[in-house]
Amino acid sequence: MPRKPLELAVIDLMQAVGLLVRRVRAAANAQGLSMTEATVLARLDKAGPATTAELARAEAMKPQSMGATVGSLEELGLVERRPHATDGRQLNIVLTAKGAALRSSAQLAKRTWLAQAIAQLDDAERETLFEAGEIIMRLVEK
Amino acid sequence: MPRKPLELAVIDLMQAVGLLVRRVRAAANAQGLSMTEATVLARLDKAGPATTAELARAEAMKPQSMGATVGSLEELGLVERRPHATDGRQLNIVLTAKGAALRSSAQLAKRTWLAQAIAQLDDAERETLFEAGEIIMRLVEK
DNA sequence: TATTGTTATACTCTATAACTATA
DNA sequence: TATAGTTATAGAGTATAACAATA
Repeated sequence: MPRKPLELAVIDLMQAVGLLVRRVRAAANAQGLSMTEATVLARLDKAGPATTAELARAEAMKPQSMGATVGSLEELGLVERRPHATDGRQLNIVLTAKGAALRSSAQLAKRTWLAQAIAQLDDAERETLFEAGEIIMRLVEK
Repeated sequence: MPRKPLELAVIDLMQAVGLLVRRVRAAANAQGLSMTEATVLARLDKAGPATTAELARAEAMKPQSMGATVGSLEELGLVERRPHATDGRQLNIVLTAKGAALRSSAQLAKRTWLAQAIAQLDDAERETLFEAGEIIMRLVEK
């Protein structure tokens, strides 16, 4: 049972998400990685090389937009493009040694404000956030 | 106790937030209000007229940026600028009749994808999302 | 001098459209 | 013809800088 009317709670959540995104973006401009950049980097580490098109599908973005993200990761020296073994159209995006070095949470935390902030929460708060993330994942698929 | 390593859970949350924001933005471009627009509108309804500077402080944005948001709400006919009674520098942003008509959750839900989506969740899921929103609010204040 | 607001400019993120190369 | 990728252009959202008016 919500503590306040539904519409007000929804607005508060929107405000929180807006503040969060602006905060992460400000931190990324100053020193680190944007949310999309961090997500793509972690995905490459977890699941191995992928094409721009595959990454775009995973993030529900257009391939052209993902191309820009991959381009900025490439400028940072974190990924590189490699020709596909058999399909001449494809370019595999792979982590460089520098990109792979960011795989540990300690390294990633330095690079993203959100990871840093979440590390300071207690277990129950973290768990609530992660559950919310799972709910959002189901929500956006509809 | 998290079900997966902390760094992976953080990345999953980042991905969820990214997908959510892109989804809300796409829906807003097609028909409705952006997250910031909806938040500002609700705030004006809840707390009454405010200046651009006050709204900017509440959303942790620059006054110039909030000016753009207010401008688009004005173009939609949802708010208007009124001279302040005593301070000639200030312009109060007030809801128009059309803007005030959006105050009910039913009206707002039609205007924002997120409100519409959340209305379809069960109570426990909604509560988790709203708790996560409160945690995020505390997080961004640090 | 500080505050409110505006205008001009630019950057990030993402989209649409048009194109080339390969399958 | 379908798919992978690139380039060009545009839009939303936000920032910085410079300015005008008022306090």
